[in-house]
Amino acid sequence: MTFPPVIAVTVDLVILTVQEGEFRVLLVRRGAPPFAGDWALPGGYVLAEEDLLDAAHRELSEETGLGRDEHLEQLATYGAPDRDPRGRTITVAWLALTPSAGDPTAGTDAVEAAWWPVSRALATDLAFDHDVILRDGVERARAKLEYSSLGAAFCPPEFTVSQLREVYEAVWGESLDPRNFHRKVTRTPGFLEPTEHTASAEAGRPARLYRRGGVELLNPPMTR
Amino acid sequence: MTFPPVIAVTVDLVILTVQEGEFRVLLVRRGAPPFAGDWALPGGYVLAEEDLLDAAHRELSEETGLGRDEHLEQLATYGAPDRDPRGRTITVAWLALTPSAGDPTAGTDAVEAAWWPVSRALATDLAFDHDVILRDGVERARAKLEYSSLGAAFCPPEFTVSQLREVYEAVWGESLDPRNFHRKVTRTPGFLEPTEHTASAEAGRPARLYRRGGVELLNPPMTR
DNA sequence: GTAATAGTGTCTTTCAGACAATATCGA
DNA sequence: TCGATATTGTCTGAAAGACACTATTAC
Repeated sequence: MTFPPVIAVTVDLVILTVQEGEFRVLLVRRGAPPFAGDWALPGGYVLAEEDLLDAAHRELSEETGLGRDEHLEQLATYGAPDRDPRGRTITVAWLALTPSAGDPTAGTDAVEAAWWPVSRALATDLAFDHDVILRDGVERARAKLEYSSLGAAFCPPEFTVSQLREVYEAVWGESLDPRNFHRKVTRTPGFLEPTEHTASAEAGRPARLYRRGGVELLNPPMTR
Repeated sequence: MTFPPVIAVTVDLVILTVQEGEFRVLLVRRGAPPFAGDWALPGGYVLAEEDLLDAAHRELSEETGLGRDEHLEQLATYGAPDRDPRGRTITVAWLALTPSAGDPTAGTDAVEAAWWPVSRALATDLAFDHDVILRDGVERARAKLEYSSLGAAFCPPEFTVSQLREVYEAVWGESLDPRNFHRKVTRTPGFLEPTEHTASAEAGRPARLYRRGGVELLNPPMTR
């Protein structure tokens, strides 16, 4: 018996997006045991000399081809002794918020990767303890929209107030008053930065385009 | 070279309290290398079959003799490849909030343990990356007082509104209006539960004693 | 009585919720 | 013109900041 005990370390990612007005999460179908054939969060082992954040970024780009400009924050670490049948393994889970992206690419151990509606993923048995990790990640994302300006992380670089509102509605699963929402986000200093451009109107008056402002914390917060 | 890489896992604790109107953190002086003689956060290796939360509870009771009723929550995990000169080690940091307690007991690897004023600890070079962990823990605690009822975790089972206010003032480092504070905490449903008792007056009118109410999240939050 | 702390009430400002009204586009 | 969406404005109620005032104790 060695001391300190030998423990393997992985990173797992809760990658969230809003596509077509729907709140979605990236899942991969496992190609190898354990849990072969089951859906899981993308992730993998941390390398010997690799920082945890670097490992998370590496997995993120392997699974989605996304760069380093997505929002990525540590979620929590999960380490029940029996959570991986291969042996003692703890996983550092990360939360990534990305604008609507294209099709995901299945990574090394995965046979398939797909965007799932969050509500359906939450109701599905995932591999390992990924149900719990997903639930915590979704909860964190919903809470963060309230007291930070992170809703814009789901939007492209330039976006309209309506697009941003649709993000909030998709993540929270409730509809918001367009007028009060508009007032809140445009009159909170530093939340949005107006551009010179306007969106081409599909119908009705064209909307002004905005960029993310510099403010991180909202005070007072948004209200669901 | 093995795969997955062999990584040691520790838990480290940011144990915060308020004593004599001062915001304090528990530090231990290391007795053995690395960083022998330096002050550090209490912590130690996770055992082979031990859950992370159990490891945190074990270290908490080893260092303070405190039971399982203290508030304990996961803070974050730190894993820079070179953070421990003994070899690759990641640490899962935890945040504990406790009512004013007696003298700490030095654990296994420590020669000394003491409550430090947080401001002084933040200005001191600690072992490993414990400066960063402490900063993050203090920041989390300060933020949590705003949108949760956790200030009461620093108080004994029964306490007065003034005691609670002194906790907020010590943690935030600002003075609060006693009358507005009283209104806020007593009129927020579920924050405080009145008891039949009153505190014996040191001077002036005796204050009613309260217990923690059931509410976790404050909405609207406290404001600094 | 006075000093000290506990607790209540009042006025003002800020801001969310509800929703009327106006602006600007395509067809 | 109309239909649709964007944007501004208005009224109301909740709650924070400032602070006068009352309550209850020890001395």
